[in-house]
Amino acid sequence: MPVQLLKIIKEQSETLLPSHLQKENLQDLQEGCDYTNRYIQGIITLSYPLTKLRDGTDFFKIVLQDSDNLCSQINSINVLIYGKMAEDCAKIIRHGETFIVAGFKVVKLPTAREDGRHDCHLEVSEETGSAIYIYTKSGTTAASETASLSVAPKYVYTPLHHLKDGTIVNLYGVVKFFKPPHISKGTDYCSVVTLVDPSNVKLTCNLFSGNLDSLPKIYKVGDIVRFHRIKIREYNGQMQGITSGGFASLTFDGTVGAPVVPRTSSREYTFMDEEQKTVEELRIWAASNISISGPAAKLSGVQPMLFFDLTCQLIGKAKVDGSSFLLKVWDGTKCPYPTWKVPVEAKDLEGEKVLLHQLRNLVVDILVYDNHVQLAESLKVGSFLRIYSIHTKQASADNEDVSRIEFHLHGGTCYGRGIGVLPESNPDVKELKAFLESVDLTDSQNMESMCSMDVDSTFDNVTEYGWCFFISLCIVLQY
DNA sequence: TTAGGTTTCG
Repeated sequence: MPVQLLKIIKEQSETLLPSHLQKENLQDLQEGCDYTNRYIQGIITLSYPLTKLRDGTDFFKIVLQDSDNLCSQINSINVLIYGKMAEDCAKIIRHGETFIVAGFKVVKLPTAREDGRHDCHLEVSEETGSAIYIYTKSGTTAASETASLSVAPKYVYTPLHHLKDGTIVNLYGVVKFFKPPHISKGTDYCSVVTLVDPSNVKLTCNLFSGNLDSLPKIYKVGDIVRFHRIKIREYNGQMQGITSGGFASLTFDGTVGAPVVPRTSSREYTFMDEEQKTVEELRIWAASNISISGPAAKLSGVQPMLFFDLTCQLIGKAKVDGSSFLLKVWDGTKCPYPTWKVPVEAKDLEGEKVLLHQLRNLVVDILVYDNHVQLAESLKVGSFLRIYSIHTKQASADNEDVSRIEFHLHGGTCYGRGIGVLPESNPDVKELKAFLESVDLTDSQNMESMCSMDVDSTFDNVTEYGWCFFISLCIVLQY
Protein backbone atom coordinates (compact mmCIF):
# COMPACT_ATOMS: atom_id res chain seq x y z
CA MET A 1 0.00 0.00 0.00
CA PRO A 2 2.06 2.94 -1.17
CA VAL A 3 -0.13 5.72 0.17
CA GLN A 4 -1.77 5.23 3.51
CA LEU A 5 -4.33 7.39 5.19
CA LEU A 6 -3.89 7.22 8.90
CA LYS A 7 -6.14 7.85 11.78
CA ILE A 8 -4.49 10.11 14.30
CA ILE A 9 -5.46 10.77 17.84
CA LYS A 10 -4.40 14.21 18.95
CA GLU A 11 -0.63 14.34 19.32
CA GLN A 12 0.05 10.62 19.27
CA SER A 13 0.59 10.32 15.56
CA GLU A 14 4.01 8.69 15.77
CA THR A 15 2.63 5.63 17.47
CA LEU A 16 0.81 4.73 14.28
CA LEU A 17 3.88 4.79 12.06
CA PRO A 18 6.03 1.69 11.61
CA SER A 19 8.40 1.57 14.58
CA HIS A 20 11.59 1.33 12.53
CA LEU A 21 11.09 4.78 11.08
CA GLN A 22 12.97 7.67 12.64
CA LYS A 23 12.10 11.31 12.24
CA GLU A 24 14.48 13.54 10.30
CA ASN A 25 14.73 17.31 10.58
CA LEU A 26 14.22 19.30 7.44
CA GLN A 27 17.25 21.47 8.24
CA ASP A 28 19.55 18.44 8.49
CA LEU A 29 18.80 16.92 5.08
CA GLN A 30 21.87 16.29 2.93
CA GLU A 31 22.34 14.92 -0.54
CA GLY A 32 23.82 11.42 -0.66
CA CYS A 33 22.66 10.22 2.77
CA ASP A 34 20.54 7.12 3.22
CA TYR A 35 16.97 7.94 4.19
CA THR A 36 15.50 4.45 3.79
CA ASN A 37 14.34 4.33 7.41
CA ARG A 38 13.86 8.02 8.00
CA TYR A 39 10.83 10.18 7.55
CA ILE A 40 10.01 13.86 7.09
CA GLN A 41 6.74 15.25 8.42
CA GLY A 42 5.11 18.48 7.33
CA ILE A 43 1.97 20.32 6.36
CA ILE A 44 0.98 20.48 2.70
CA THR A 45 0.98 24.17 1.81
CA LEU A 46 0.89 23.94 -1.95
CA SER A 47 0.30 21.36 -4.66
CA TYR A 48 0.58 21.50 -8.43
CA PRO A 49 -1.63 19.74 -10.97
CA LEU A 50 -0.85 16.08 -11.68
CA THR A 51 1.11 15.85 -14.94
CA LYS A 52 2.83 13.21 -17.03
CA LEU A 53 6.52 13.22 -17.84
CA ARG A 54 7.70 12.62 -21.40
CA ASP A 55 8.06 8.90 -20.73
CA GLY A 56 4.47 8.71 -19.53
CA THR A 57 5.28 8.55 -15.81
CA ASP A 58 2.81 10.36 -13.59
CA PHE A 59 4.35 13.31 -11.75
CA PHE A 60 2.98 15.29 -8.83
CA LYS A 61 4.66 18.09 -6.90
CA ILE A 62 3.76 19.44 -3.50
CA VAL A 63 5.31 21.86 -1.03
CA LEU A 64 5.70 20.63 2.50
CA GLN A 65 6.13 22.94 5.47
CA ASP A 66 7.88 21.83 8.64
CA SER A 67 5.20 22.52 11.25
CA ASP A 68 7.67 22.03 14.12
CA ASN A 69 9.95 24.83 12.98
CA LEU A 70 7.66 27.44 11.52
CA CYS A 71 9.95 30.27 12.49
CA SER A 72 13.16 28.97 10.97
CA GLN A 73 14.51 30.66 7.88
CA ILE A 74 14.07 27.57 5.71
CA ASN A 75 11.04 25.59 6.71
CA SER A 76 9.57 24.19 3.53
CA ILE A 77 10.69 21.84 0.80
CA ASN A 78 9.52 20.66 -2.59
CA VAL A 79 8.49 17.02 -2.78
CA LEU A 80 8.46 15.43 -6.24
CA ILE A 81 6.35 12.30 -6.45
CA TYR A 82 6.55 9.86 -9.37
CA GLY A 83 4.43 7.01 -10.75
CA LYS A 84 1.47 5.38 -9.01
CA MET A 85 2.17 7.33 -5.84
CA ALA A 86 1.81 10.59 -7.74
CA GLU A 87 -1.59 9.56 -9.00
CA ASP A 88 -2.75 8.37 -5.56
CA CYS A 89 -1.52 11.47 -3.77
CA ALA A 90 -3.08 13.84 -6.28
CA LYS A 91 -6.48 12.29 -5.57
CA ILE A 92 -6.21 12.36 -1.82
CA ILE A 93 -4.23 15.29 -0.53
CA ARG A 94 -5.57 18.64 0.53
CA HIS A 95 -3.81 21.76 1.64
CA GLY A 96 -3.31 21.93 5.38
CA GLU A 97 -3.09 18.18 5.87
CA THR A 98 -0.16 16.50 7.56
CA PHE A 99 2.01 14.54 5.17
CA ILE A 100 4.72 12.07 6.11
CA VAL A 101 7.15 10.60 3.62
CA ALA A 102 9.71 7.88 4.37
CA GLY A 103 12.42 6.33 2.20
CA PHE A 104 12.98 9.33 -0.05
CA LYS A 105 15.98 10.52 -2.01
CA VAL A 106 17.45 13.97 -1.37
CA VAL A 107 18.58 15.90 -4.43
CA LYS A 108 20.41 19.20 -4.16
CA LEU A 109 19.47 21.94 -6.59
CA PRO A 110 22.22 23.63 -8.59
CA THR A 111 21.23 27.15 -7.52
CA ALA A 112 20.21 28.58 -4.17
CA ARG A 113 16.51 29.20 -3.73
CA GLU A 114 15.15 32.63 -2.87
CA ASP A 115 11.68 31.67 -1.75
CA GLY A 116 12.48 30.35 1.70
CA ARG A 117 12.37 26.73 0.57
CA HIS A 118 15.10 24.18 1.12
CA ASP A 119 17.87 24.06 -1.49
CA CYS A 120 17.24 20.33 -1.85
CA HIS A 121 14.08 18.55 -2.94
CA LEU A 122 12.77 15.10 -2.08
CA GLU A 123 12.19 12.47 -4.74
CA VAL A 124 9.55 9.91 -3.91
CA SER A 125 8.38 6.82 -5.75
CA GLU A 126 7.23 3.29 -5.08
CA GLU A 127 10.19 1.90 -7.04
CA THR A 128 12.71 3.42 -4.64
CA GLY A 129 10.88 2.07 -1.60
CA SER A 130 9.21 5.27 -0.46
CA ALA A 131 6.14 5.26 1.75
CA ILE A 132 3.66 8.07 2.26
CA TYR A 133 1.32 8.56 5.19
CA ILE A 134 -1.33 11.25 5.11
CA TYR A 135 -3.39 12.41 8.04
CA THR A 136 -6.59 13.41 6.40
CA LYS A 137 -9.85 14.93 7.52
CA SER A 138 -12.75 12.56 8.02
CA GLY A 139 -14.93 12.14 4.99
CA THR A 140 -12.14 12.49 2.43
CA THR A 141 -12.17 8.87 1.38
CA ALA A 142 -11.82 9.60 -2.34
CA ALA A 143 -9.03 7.27 -3.40
CA SER A 144 -8.43 5.34 -0.29
CA GLU A 145 -8.76 1.63 0.00
CA THR A 146 -7.95 1.83 3.67
CA ALA A 147 -9.84 3.24 6.61
CA SER A 148 -9.58 6.96 6.34
CA LEU A 149 -10.80 8.50 9.52
CA SER A 150 -8.80 11.12 11.29
CA VAL A 151 -8.95 14.41 13.11
CA ALA A 152 -8.57 17.75 11.38
CA PRO A 153 -5.01 19.01 11.02
CA LYS A 154 -3.76 20.95 13.96
CA TYR A 155 -2.68 24.42 13.00
CA VAL A 156 0.05 26.36 14.70
CA TYR A 157 -0.45 30.12 15.00
CA THR A 158 2.55 32.41 15.13
CA PRO A 159 2.38 35.54 17.28
CA LEU A 160 3.25 38.69 15.34
CA HIS A 161 6.54 39.27 17.18
CA HIS A 162 7.83 35.85 16.11
CA LEU A 163 7.44 36.28 12.38
CA LYS A 164 10.49 35.52 10.25
CA ASP A 165 11.33 36.52 6.70
CA GLY A 166 10.63 33.86 4.09
CA THR A 167 8.20 31.76 6.13
CA ILE A 168 4.61 30.81 5.44
CA VAL A 169 2.58 30.93 8.64
CA ASN A 170 -0.86 30.90 10.19
CA LEU A 171 -1.76 33.83 12.41
CA TYR A 172 -4.46 35.73 14.27
CA GLY A 173 -4.69 39.49 14.52
CA VAL A 174 -6.95 42.42 15.32
CA VAL A 175 -7.58 44.76 12.40
CA LYS A 176 -6.00 48.14 13.14
CA PHE A 177 -6.41 49.50 9.63
CA PHE A 178 -7.73 48.18 6.34
CA LYS A 179 -8.39 49.12 2.76
CA PRO A 180 -11.54 47.37 1.51
CA PRO A 181 -10.95 45.23 -1.59
CA HIS A 182 -10.35 47.36 -4.65
CA ILE A 183 -9.13 46.73 -8.17
CA SER A 184 -5.34 46.77 -8.26
CA LYS A 185 -3.20 47.99 -11.12
CA GLY A 186 -2.37 44.38 -11.87
CA THR A 187 -4.86 41.63 -12.54
CA ASP A 188 -6.33 41.05 -9.09
CA TYR A 189 -8.38 42.67 -6.37
CA CYS A 190 -6.26 43.98 -3.53
CA SER A 191 -6.93 44.56 0.14
CA VAL A 192 -4.38 45.96 2.55
CA VAL A 193 -4.83 44.98 6.18
CA THR A 194 -2.77 46.04 9.19
CA LEU A 195 -3.00 43.74 12.18
CA VAL A 196 -1.86 43.95 15.78
CA ASP A 197 -1.87 41.37 18.53
CA PRO A 198 -1.06 41.30 22.24
CA SER A 199 2.66 41.27 21.42
CA ASN A 200 2.00 44.85 20.24
CA VAL A 201 3.71 44.21 16.92
CA LYS A 202 2.06 45.55 13.77
CA LEU A 203 1.90 43.58 10.53
CA THR A 204 0.73 45.09 7.26
CA CYS A 205 -0.50 42.49 4.79
CA ASN A 206 -0.99 42.92 1.05
CA LEU A 207 -3.70 40.52 0.01
CA PHE A 208 -4.42 39.78 -3.63
CA SER A 209 -7.00 37.60 -5.29
CA GLY A 210 -8.74 37.41 -8.62
CA ASN A 211 -11.83 36.43 -6.64
CA LEU A 212 -13.29 39.26 -4.57
CA ASP A 213 -14.99 36.75 -2.32
CA SER A 214 -11.79 35.11 -1.17
CA LEU A 215 -10.39 38.28 0.41
CA PRO A 216 -11.22 38.77 4.10
CA LYS A 217 -14.64 40.25 4.80
CA ILE A 218 -13.52 43.07 7.07
CA TYR A 219 -16.10 45.75 7.79
CA LYS A 220 -14.50 47.77 10.54
CA VAL A 221 -11.38 48.39 12.57
CA GLY A 222 -11.43 46.01 15.52
CA ASP A 223 -12.59 43.00 13.50
CA ILE A 224 -10.52 39.88 14.19
CA VAL A 225 -8.97 37.81 11.42
CA ARG A 226 -7.41 34.39 11.16
CA PHE A 227 -5.08 33.95 8.20
CA HIS A 228 -3.83 30.56 7.03
CA ARG A 229 -0.76 30.18 4.85
CA ILE A 230 0.26 33.82 4.63
CA LYS A 231 3.77 34.44 3.43
CA ILE A 232 6.04 36.67 5.50
CA ARG A 233 8.60 38.90 3.84
CA GLU A 234 10.80 41.70 5.00
CA TYR A 235 10.13 45.05 3.34
CA ASN A 236 11.82 48.31 4.33
CA GLY A 237 13.11 46.76 7.53
CA GLN A 238 9.67 45.52 8.63
CA MET A 239 7.86 42.23 8.31
CA GLN A 240 5.08 42.22 5.78
CA GLY A 241 2.45 39.63 4.90
CA ILE A 242 1.47 38.69 1.37
CA THR A 243 -0.97 36.11 0.02
CA SER A 244 0.64 32.83 -0.99
CA GLY A 245 -0.85 29.73 -2.59
CA GLY A 246 -3.60 28.29 -0.44
CA PHE A 247 -4.21 31.50 1.51
CA ALA A 248 -7.47 31.39 3.44
CA SER A 249 -9.04 33.69 5.99
CA LEU A 250 -11.78 33.90 8.57
CA THR A 251 -13.07 37.21 9.90
CA PHE A 252 -14.95 37.77 13.15
CA ASP A 253 -16.81 40.69 14.64
CA GLY A 254 -14.49 42.16 17.26
CA THR A 255 -17.27 43.05 19.72
CA VAL A 256 -16.92 41.41 23.12
CA GLY A 257 -19.88 39.09 23.65
CA ALA A 258 -21.01 38.98 20.01
CA PRO A 259 -21.56 35.50 18.55
CA VAL A 260 -18.28 33.97 17.30
CA VAL A 261 -19.38 33.32 13.73
CA PRO A 262 -16.68 33.35 11.06
CA ARG A 263 -17.17 35.24 7.82
CA THR A 264 -15.54 33.22 5.07
CA SER A 265 -15.88 32.07 1.50
CA SER A 266 -14.14 28.75 2.18
CA ARG A 267 -16.44 25.80 1.85
CA GLU A 268 -14.38 23.89 4.37
CA TYR A 269 -12.61 25.30 7.34
CA THR A 270 -11.52 24.15 10.74
CA PHE A 271 -12.89 25.97 13.71
CA MET A 272 -12.93 24.44 17.12
CA ASP A 273 -13.33 25.37 20.76
CA GLU A 274 -9.71 26.36 21.04
CA GLU A 275 -10.10 28.82 18.18
CA GLN A 276 -13.30 30.24 19.63
CA LYS A 277 -11.33 30.92 22.82
CA THR A 278 -8.58 32.69 20.87
CA VAL A 279 -11.14 35.02 19.25
CA GLU A 280 -12.74 35.80 22.60
CA GLU A 281 -9.37 36.54 24.19
CA LEU A 282 -8.39 38.83 21.33
CA ARG A 283 -11.69 40.69 21.65
CA ILE A 284 -11.01 41.38 25.30
CA TRP A 285 -7.44 42.48 24.56
CA ALA A 286 -8.62 44.71 21.70
CA ALA A 287 -11.34 46.32 23.80
CA SER A 288 -8.72 48.04 25.92
CA ASN A 289 -5.89 48.33 23.40
CA ILE A 290 -7.41 49.35 20.07
CA SER A 291 -9.16 52.57 19.31
CA ILE A 292 -12.17 51.66 17.20
CA SER A 293 -13.76 55.09 17.31
CA GLY A 294 -13.54 55.65 13.58
CA PRO A 295 -14.73 58.63 11.61
CA ALA A 296 -18.22 57.16 11.22
CA ALA A 297 -21.02 59.67 10.95
CA LYS A 298 -24.67 59.97 10.13
CA LEU A 299 -25.68 62.39 7.40
CA SER A 300 -27.28 64.49 10.12
CA GLY A 301 -23.84 64.93 11.68
CA VAL A 302 -21.75 65.87 8.67
CA GLN A 303 -19.80 69.09 8.57
CA PRO A 304 -18.05 70.77 5.66
CA MET A 305 -14.42 69.78 5.22
CA LEU A 306 -14.52 66.42 6.82
CA PHE A 307 -13.61 62.83 6.00
CA PHE A 308 -16.02 60.23 7.31
CA ASP A 309 -17.34 56.68 6.85
CA LEU A 310 -21.00 56.35 5.94
CA THR A 311 -23.20 53.28 6.38
CA CYS A 312 -26.10 53.72 3.99
CA GLN A 313 -28.46 52.20 1.46
CA LEU A 314 -28.00 52.68 -2.27
CA ILE A 315 -31.16 54.14 -3.83
CA GLY A 316 -29.88 55.16 -7.25
CA LYS A 317 -26.77 55.22 -9.38
CA ALA A 318 -25.74 56.85 -12.63
CA LYS A 319 -22.88 57.05 -15.04
CA VAL A 320 -21.47 60.57 -15.13
CA ASP A 321 -18.37 60.34 -17.30
CA GLY A 322 -15.43 58.04 -17.82
CA SER A 323 -13.74 58.93 -14.55
CA SER A 324 -16.63 59.49 -12.19
CA PHE A 325 -19.83 57.75 -11.16
CA LEU A 326 -22.78 58.91 -9.07
CA LEU A 327 -24.19 57.03 -6.06
CA LYS A 328 -27.44 58.23 -4.51
CA VAL A 329 -27.70 57.02 -0.92
CA TRP A 330 -29.56 57.64 2.29
CA ASP A 331 -29.22 56.70 5.96
CA GLY A 332 -32.59 58.01 7.14
CA THR A 333 -31.19 61.22 8.62
CA LYS A 334 -31.12 64.65 7.06
CA CYS A 335 -27.95 66.53 6.31
CA PRO A 336 -28.16 69.89 8.15
CA TYR A 337 -26.77 71.74 5.11
CA PRO A 338 -28.14 72.03 1.60
CA THR A 339 -26.50 69.32 -0.48
CA TRP A 340 -25.45 69.33 -4.08
CA LYS A 341 -27.25 67.45 -6.83
CA VAL A 342 -25.09 66.07 -9.59
CA PRO A 343 -26.82 66.59 -12.94
CA VAL A 344 -27.20 63.36 -14.91
CA GLU A 345 -29.23 62.30 -17.89
CA ALA A 346 -32.50 60.70 -16.79
CA LYS A 347 -31.75 57.72 -19.01
CA ASP A 348 -28.46 57.12 -17.17
CA LEU A 349 -30.08 57.04 -13.73
CA GLU A 350 -30.80 53.60 -12.36
CA GLY A 351 -33.17 53.30 -9.41
CA GLU A 352 -36.82 53.58 -8.54
CA LYS A 353 -37.79 57.06 -9.75
CA VAL A 354 -40.78 57.35 -7.45
CA LEU A 355 -38.73 56.43 -4.44
CA LEU A 356 -35.91 58.75 -5.43
CA HIS A 357 -38.37 61.57 -5.58
CA GLN A 358 -40.01 60.60 -2.32
CA LEU A 359 -36.68 60.54 -0.53
CA ARG A 360 -35.17 63.49 -2.34
CA ASN A 361 -34.58 65.49 0.82
CA LEU A 362 -32.83 62.63 2.54
CA VAL A 363 -30.85 61.20 -0.36
CA VAL A 364 -27.39 62.61 -0.97
CA ASP A 365 -25.32 62.44 -4.12
CA ILE A 366 -21.86 60.95 -3.72
CA LEU A 367 -19.52 61.26 -6.66
CA VAL A 368 -16.89 58.52 -6.80
CA TYR A 369 -13.83 58.76 -8.97
CA ASP A 370 -11.25 56.77 -10.91
CA ASN A 371 -10.48 53.40 -9.38
CA HIS A 372 -13.80 53.35 -7.48
CA VAL A 373 -15.91 53.71 -10.65
CA GLN A 374 -15.75 50.07 -11.72
CA LEU A 375 -16.77 48.78 -8.30
CA ALA A 376 -19.52 51.44 -8.05
CA GLU A 377 -20.97 50.39 -11.39
CA SER A 378 -21.32 46.83 -10.15
CA LEU A 379 -23.30 47.79 -7.03
CA LYS A 380 -26.93 46.76 -6.79
CA VAL A 381 -29.55 49.41 -6.06
CA GLY A 382 -31.09 48.58 -2.69
CA SER A 383 -27.88 47.14 -1.26
CA PHE A 384 -26.28 48.34 1.93
CA LEU A 385 -22.90 49.97 1.73
CA ARG A 386 -20.18 51.36 3.89
CA ILE A 387 -18.35 54.08 2.03
CA TYR A 388 -15.02 54.82 3.63
CA SER A 389 -13.45 58.25 3.82
CA ILE A 390 -16.00 60.33 1.97
CA HIS A 391 -14.85 63.94 1.67
CA THR A 392 -17.34 66.75 2.28
CA LYS A 393 -16.56 69.98 0.54
CA GLN A 394 -18.39 73.28 0.61
CA ALA A 395 -18.89 74.98 -2.71
CA SER A 396 -21.18 77.60 -4.08
CA ALA A 397 -22.22 77.89 -7.66
CA ASP A 398 -21.96 81.27 -9.36
CA ASN A 399 -25.68 81.59 -9.85
CA GLU A 400 -26.63 80.70 -6.28
CA ASP A 401 -26.23 82.62 -3.08
CA VAL A 402 -26.16 79.53 -0.88
CA SER A 403 -23.24 77.18 -0.59
CA ARG A 404 -23.88 73.49 -0.81
CA ILE A 405 -22.13 70.46 0.56
CA GLU A 406 -20.53 68.15 -1.97
CA PHE A 407 -19.71 64.53 -1.23
CA HIS A 408 -16.66 63.11 -2.98
CA LEU A 409 -14.99 59.75 -2.86
CA HIS A 410 -11.68 60.76 -4.40
CA GLY A 411 -9.56 58.40 -6.43
CA GLY A 412 -6.93 56.30 -4.71
CA THR A 413 -7.08 54.25 -1.52
CA CYS A 414 -5.35 56.48 1.07
CA TYR A 415 -6.75 56.10 4.56
CA GLY A 416 -8.76 53.09 3.42
CA ARG A 417 -10.84 55.14 0.99
CA GLY A 418 -13.23 52.79 -0.80
CA ILE A 419 -16.62 51.10 -0.93
CA GLY A 420 -17.64 47.96 0.92
CA VAL A 421 -20.89 46.02 0.45
CA LEU A 422 -22.38 44.93 3.77
CA PRO A 423 -24.51 41.79 4.01
CA GLU A 424 -28.03 41.95 5.40
CA SER A 425 -26.82 39.94 8.39
CA ASN A 426 -24.43 42.70 9.48
CA PRO A 427 -25.55 44.17 12.83
CA ASP A 428 -25.08 47.74 11.58
CA VAL A 429 -27.25 46.94 8.56
CA LYS A 430 -29.95 45.43 10.76
CA GLU A 431 -29.95 48.57 12.86
CA LEU A 432 -30.00 50.83 9.79
CA LYS A 433 -32.84 48.86 8.18
CA ALA A 434 -34.93 49.12 11.32
CA PHE A 435 -34.26 52.85 11.40
CA LEU A 436 -35.07 53.38 7.72
CA GLU A 437 -38.35 51.56 8.16
CA SER A 438 -39.23 53.89 11.02
CA VAL A 439 -38.54 57.08 9.08
CA ASP A 440 -41.72 59.10 8.76
CA LEU A 441 -41.74 60.48 5.26
CA THR A 442 -44.43 62.94 6.09
CA ASP A 443 -41.82 64.56 8.31
CA SER A 444 -39.41 64.56 5.43
CA GLN A 445 -41.91 66.52 3.40
CA ASN A 446 -42.43 68.88 6.28
CA MET A 447 -38.74 69.39 6.64
CA GLU A 448 -38.63 70.40 3.06
CA SER A 449 -41.23 73.11 3.55
CA MET A 450 -39.51 74.31 6.70
CA CYS A 451 -36.10 74.36 5.15
CA SER A 452 -36.16 77.48 3.04
CA MET A 453 -32.58 76.98 1.89
CA ASP A 454 -33.40 73.73 0.21
CA VAL A 455 -34.51 74.68 -3.26
CA ASP A 456 -34.63 71.23 -4.75
CA SER A 457 -38.14 70.58 -5.96
CA THR A 458 -38.89 69.22 -9.34
CA PHE A 459 -42.56 69.04 -8.56
CA ASP A 460 -44.10 69.99 -5.29
CA ASN A 461 -47.54 68.58 -5.35
CA VAL A 462 -46.70 65.43 -3.48
CA THR A 463 -50.16 64.71 -2.12
CA GLU A 464 -51.25 63.81 -5.61
CA TYR A 465 -48.67 61.04 -5.58
CA GLY A 466 -48.84 60.34 -1.88
CA TRP A 467 -50.34 56.88 -1.85
CA CYS A 468 -48.40 55.78 -4.85
CA PHE A 469 -45.15 56.81 -3.16
CA PHE A 470 -46.08 55.23 0.11
CA ILE A 471 -46.94 51.87 -1.44
CA SER A 472 -43.81 51.87 -3.60
CA LEU A 473 -41.70 52.65 -0.58
CA CYS A 474 -43.24 49.83 1.40
CA ILE A 475 -42.48 47.42 -1.44
CA VAL A 476 -38.88 48.53 -1.74
CA LEU A 477 -38.27 48.45 2.00
CA GLN A 478 -39.62 44.93 2.11
CA TYR A 479 -36.54 43.94 0.12
C1' DT B 1 2.23 41.57 -11.14
C1' DT B 2 -0.73 44.08 -8.14
C1' DA B 3 0.89 47.16 -2.96
C1' DG B 4 4.04 48.30 0.30
C1' DG B 5 -1.59 52.60 5.09
C1' DT B 6 -1.17 58.29 6.29
C1' DT B 7 -6.96 61.95 2.50
C1' DT B 8 -8.60 66.28 -1.84
C1' DC B 9 -8.11 67.31 -9.78
C1' DG B 10 -13.00 66.52 -9.98
